[in-house]
Amino acid sequence: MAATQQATASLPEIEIYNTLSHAKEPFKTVSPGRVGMYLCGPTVYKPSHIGHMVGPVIFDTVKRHLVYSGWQVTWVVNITDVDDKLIAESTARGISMADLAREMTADYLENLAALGVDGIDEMPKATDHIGGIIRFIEGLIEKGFAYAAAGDVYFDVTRDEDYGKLTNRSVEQTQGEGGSTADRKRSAADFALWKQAKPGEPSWESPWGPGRPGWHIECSAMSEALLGDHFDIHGGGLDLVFPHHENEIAQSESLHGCPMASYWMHNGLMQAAGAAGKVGGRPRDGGDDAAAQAATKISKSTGAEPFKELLARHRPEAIRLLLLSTHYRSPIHFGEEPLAESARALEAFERLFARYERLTGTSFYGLPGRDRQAGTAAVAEINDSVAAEVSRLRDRFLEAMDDDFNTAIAVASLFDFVRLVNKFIDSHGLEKAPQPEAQTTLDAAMLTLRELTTVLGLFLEAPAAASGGADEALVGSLMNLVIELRARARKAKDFATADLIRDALGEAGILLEDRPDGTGWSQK
RNA sequence: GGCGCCGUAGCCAAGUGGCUAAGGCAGCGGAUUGCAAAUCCGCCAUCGUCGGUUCGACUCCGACCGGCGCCUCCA
Repeated sequence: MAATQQATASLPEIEIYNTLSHAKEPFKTVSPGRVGMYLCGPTVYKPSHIGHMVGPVIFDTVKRHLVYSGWQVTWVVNITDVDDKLIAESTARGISMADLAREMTADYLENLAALGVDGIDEMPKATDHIGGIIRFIEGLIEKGFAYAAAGDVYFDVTRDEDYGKLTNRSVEQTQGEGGSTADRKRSAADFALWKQAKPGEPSWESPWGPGRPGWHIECSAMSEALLGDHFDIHGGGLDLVFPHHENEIAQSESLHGCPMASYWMHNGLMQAAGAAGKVGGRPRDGGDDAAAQAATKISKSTGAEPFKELLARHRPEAIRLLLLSTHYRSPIHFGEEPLAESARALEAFERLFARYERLTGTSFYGLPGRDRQAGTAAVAEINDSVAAEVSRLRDRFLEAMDDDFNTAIAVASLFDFVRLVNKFIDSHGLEKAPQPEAQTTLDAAMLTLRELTTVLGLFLEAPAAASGGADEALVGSLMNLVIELRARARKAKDFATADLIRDALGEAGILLEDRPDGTGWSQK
């Protein structure tokens, strides 16, 4: 008891923007010190594209910050592995739906791993929860919120007084045409909880005959199973707010009689500049050329390329940095140019890491992480004039993260941090001669940078070596020879030769840098 | 038509009723360097338009213009 209180008391105060209230709210968990977090995952019928990665990276960062700050977090991301699109795609490819789902789930997981998303605790599959889904639907029917109709089951939107509260719509405003099953629905806005199987489709037995679950019910049933009736954070892309999350709320709160999630967090969508034509949305006035040039959301309909192909051209670190450079609720402008820019920005960090390793022999990537309390204690121990600056930048970072996970400011403070450390190295002349005291401070600063970059999930692993194998050693010794020859030329003031060597290497993609402690080279 | 979001420097992107309007990329000047590269220092925006509220607004309100999302599968 005392221990729990103490643990809770040390938790920082943070604020989270809640789509439900359209405002930032102080973060209060359902149970002290613990967080249950649910993110709507992919429908695994095609390789994932960049749009599928936004939510996972954002919520991975959310989890990292919460865990770092002292909470115990359980993060669930569901896998939709039964659905019209899966049926269609597996039929087209002549494989089973289960095989298709397995293949695409593996693809998804590999992409997440590349981006450093490693905090997911549970990835429930809809097909593993059919029993729970059926019980959930039965409960809704018993309570009068749902009805069976010709082998289907629908949620009766008119029975739910709150319906539309997430998106501020009335039932009338949500009326579509009701789709192909309009004749079975009481209201056009009713949505399917259970769909009767057509001949040849994968199906499960149920009280209403063979069929499969609707899309919305999966998330209600799986979050209930893994996080309980009332959990803390429910996340997803802004495009899921309606109807998906609205319907989840309708289902779960109608059955349980309590809030489903305390905080509804929605991330902005990827935008591709210059994409032609409008994709989503109903056409407004006539067509117009101006709109055709505007940025549009990246989605499957725009033919977004598989994420794997993107990874072949861009480092995952640059992609993650780009995602975190924009506030999570804003749209992210995405494309080759922003990505290239992000990669260039990344290099400032990596040059500092390389510099640090040259000076101390310590790899930044090998530095130990630490939690928030330990970090605060460690920073207080720094005994140098830069201590105040280190502490200030760290505070700025943490305040930003506490304020609705403002990663853009957090990243900005990290760039300031890099400058601070470089300046420290410069002003102490550490590259000219070692200085034990200054080096202790340098270590402390780098440990702090390690602490903070880990919260963002950045620089988790050293970049893979450009070329592997036996060639590497050979190139290394050749480079040593060339650099030695050039050093002799420079000593002899034969700058023409020295520059010839440097220029030629430059054309070969090798960059030379003359530093106080010698010449270094890197591959461009 | 309904619901919601946005419009900040060449580009990307934070943010605040009054204090220097973050940071990145690009650019310019300087220190450093044999020259470069890297690093450091400095410079580079009055916040879509028009009105209103206020002692004071980029920040609140209104109108307008422009863009985006959702209302159909979508992260």
